[in-house]
Parts: sequence; C-alpha cells; structure tokens
Amino acid sequence: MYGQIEKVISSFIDLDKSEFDYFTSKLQVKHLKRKELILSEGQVCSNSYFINKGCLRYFYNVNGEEVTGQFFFENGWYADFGSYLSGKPSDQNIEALEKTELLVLPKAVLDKLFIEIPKFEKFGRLIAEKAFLGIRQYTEMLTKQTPEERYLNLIKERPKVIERIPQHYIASYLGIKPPSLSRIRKRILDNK
Amino acid sequence: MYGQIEKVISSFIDLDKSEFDYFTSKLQVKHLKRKELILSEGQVCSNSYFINKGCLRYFYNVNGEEVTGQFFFENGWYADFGSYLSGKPSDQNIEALEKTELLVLPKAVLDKLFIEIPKFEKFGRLIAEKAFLGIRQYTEMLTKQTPEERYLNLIKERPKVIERIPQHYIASYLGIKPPSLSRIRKRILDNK
DNA sequence: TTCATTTCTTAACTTGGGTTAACGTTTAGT
DNA sequence: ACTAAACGTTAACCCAAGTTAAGAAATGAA
Repeated sequence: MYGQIEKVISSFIDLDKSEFDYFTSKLQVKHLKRKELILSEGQVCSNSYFINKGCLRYFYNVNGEEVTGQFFFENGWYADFGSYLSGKPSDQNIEALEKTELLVLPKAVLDKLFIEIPKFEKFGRLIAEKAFLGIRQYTEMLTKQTPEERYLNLIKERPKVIERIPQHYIASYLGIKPPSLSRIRKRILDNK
Repeated sequence: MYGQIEKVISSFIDLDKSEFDYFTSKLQVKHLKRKELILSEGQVCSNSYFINKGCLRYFYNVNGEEVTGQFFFENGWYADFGSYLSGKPSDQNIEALEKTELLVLPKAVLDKLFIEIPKFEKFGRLIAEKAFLGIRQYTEMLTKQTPEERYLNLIKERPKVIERIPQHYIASYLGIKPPSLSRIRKRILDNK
C-alpha cells in the first residue's frame, strides 16, 4: 500500500522508518470508479493526492464545454495548487479515468508535518517547484508548437497518455477538437 | 532608490530597519537602454530582478521567430524560475522595452539570506507561489479564451500592457500574428 | 528637426481548425 | 455474452488566423 509513496518521498528527502510510519499513519486511502469526481469546481482543494494505481484528469468547464488541463498517472501527485494555497474555491474538476486508488494527504496534516518534521518543508518546496515546471512545460508546448507537433511530441514523450487516455480528452488537452485530432492522425499516417 | 522594493517586501514579511538596510546593501542597481538584453538563452539565470522603473519582456526563439512569454512593469519581479532553480541554461531571453532601472538580487545573496534571516524563506516561498499562479493564469487564458476574448480581457485587466507595449509584441503574447491583431481591433471597432 | 527605424494596417490568398451530423466501432458494466 | 454508452472517423461547409508584401504612420536618436 505504501511502497510506491515511500520510493517517491525517498527520492526527495531522507526519512527514517519511524518518521515514515508516522507519515503514512496520517494518510487515507480512497478508491474511485471510472468517471468518479474527487473535486468539483466551487469546492476548496484542501488535500493533495498521490496515485497508487489508475489515472486522473483535471478539466475546466468553459461555456458548457470541458477543457482538459492535465493527466496524472501512477506515482504522480495532484492538487489544485491555486485553491490549495489560497483556500479559495477551485475552478477545476478532477476525475478518475480508470479504477483508481489514491492516498489522500490532507493539507492540515502536511502543514503539521512542516512543523513536526522540518525536513518535510523541503519536500513541500520541491513538490511546488515541480508543479511550476510542469505547468510551464505545458504552456511552452501550447505557445511554441502547432497542434500536429504537440501530438507527435506527446507520442514520443508521454506514450502512456496515448495508450490509456481516450482520444477526445487528448484532443482537448492539445487545445483542439476531436475531428481535428482525427485529421492530424490521418495526415501523419498518410505521410509515412 | 529602495522605497519601492521596501513597500513590496513589507507586504510579504515584516523587517526591521537594520534587516532591511542589510538587505538593500546586497542589491546592485542596473540601468538598461531600450532593447537591451539582460539574459539570453543559453545563459544560466542566477539573479532575480526587481523593476524600479521601465518594463521587461521575456521571449523564446522558436524557428527563428520570437514568441513573447510575459511583460513586467514597475514593482514587478522577474527571474527565469526554471533556470534559477535548476542551474541549467535558460531558454528565455529578457529585454528592456523602455529605459529601465533594475535592482539585482543575486541568487547567492538570497540563499544566504534564507539562512541569516529565516523570515526571508517565507518571502521566497510567496514569490514562488506568485510565479506559479501567474503562469497558470496565462495558461488558462490560452486554453479558455479565443484570441479576441484574450485581447478584450487584456484591455480590461492590464491596460498598462495596451498603453506601453508595441502591438506586435502584444500579438505574440496573445498567441497570434500582428495582422490578426489588427483585424481583431478592426472587428471590435466596427461592432461599436 | 530630421531621417532611419520601428510599428501598424490592409489586401489577397492559403491553410487548417471548428461545426455539425452521420455512421461504424469499441468498450464497460451487468 | 449482451447491450447501452462511449468513442473515433469522415464529409461538407464555414471561418478565423497565417502568409506575404506593400505602404502609411509613428517614433526615437542624433
């Protein structure tokens, strides 16, 4: 149950066994069905989530249409950082795309850990920095690449997304509509 | 010289006079001509910059073309956070768009301040969080809005950009080309 | 003030994504 | 294994942004 999160945390900071056990004792396990939401817009994001198994996607509702922001897989973390930090309602929705098992880390617990085990502050900072770099990479993809380049790059860099995520969500993530992605796929096939 | 930065820092953390004087004693002043670069791609960003007067823009070179990422004005901070944190070469170029006066805060100085005056850690975290929220807002603008909506929103939310920045840089920032921005402006005028 | 440079607009044409709707395929859940 | 729901592709048409090039206007540096 806690093997994966232990590996990930160890890659950030060194904890001895008692510290780690104390940490895991504060986690909650959550099982999600396909399409089940953990966070809806308007709610405050007061947890962060570690993915043991399955995958998540977050999306915005824009004029009644879903705009996909990102996908997360095993060993990934998710929180709506904006809402989490500010305590303001989130404008994101987050749902499971497969049967998913999460470890839930409430903000109150992490805030307490910052004080009780100061090493966790470094962990918090590194997670935040990773979040920043992640969104910057996505932004650069949008600003520097054409939709076709984005798709080709996704195949190369994140094959998991291609394999496990339905095409219309991928289209939305790439900033285009499903028929466009179909045409791009056809164009790529024709040019081979 | 240090009046503006004092106000901004005070809005984040409380410093007494000696602490603040110690801080400012570590700052360098830098004057830039219009179009002068402070950072070019390939260099490591090992300073952060506070703008006393003037404005900055950062951009990427993509296939020989400039893609504008953001504008910064008086009392704003700039650093290429990715390069600053990782120590890796930046892919950003940053230039002054007007005669500009900067206060330069070297990374080594801030790192030392984290240790000597722990209150500065909070300052560092808040700056990082602000950077994250800033880029997320930009990303949401790109994913949720049409170019025309982006321009109308810019007029409303950041009139300084409209007033002080040449149109072709604004176009690039909005993710479009100058003729498109001209057409959008015409469309808006015609519908009034 | 002058003049080179930068900036903005416009026009004509191209390109590629959006829209809608239909159809066929795949998949999840029972 | 069956069925309803979800998903992917295609076609026809529309429309906005890209491209290129030309010329006008604004601006900054001397």
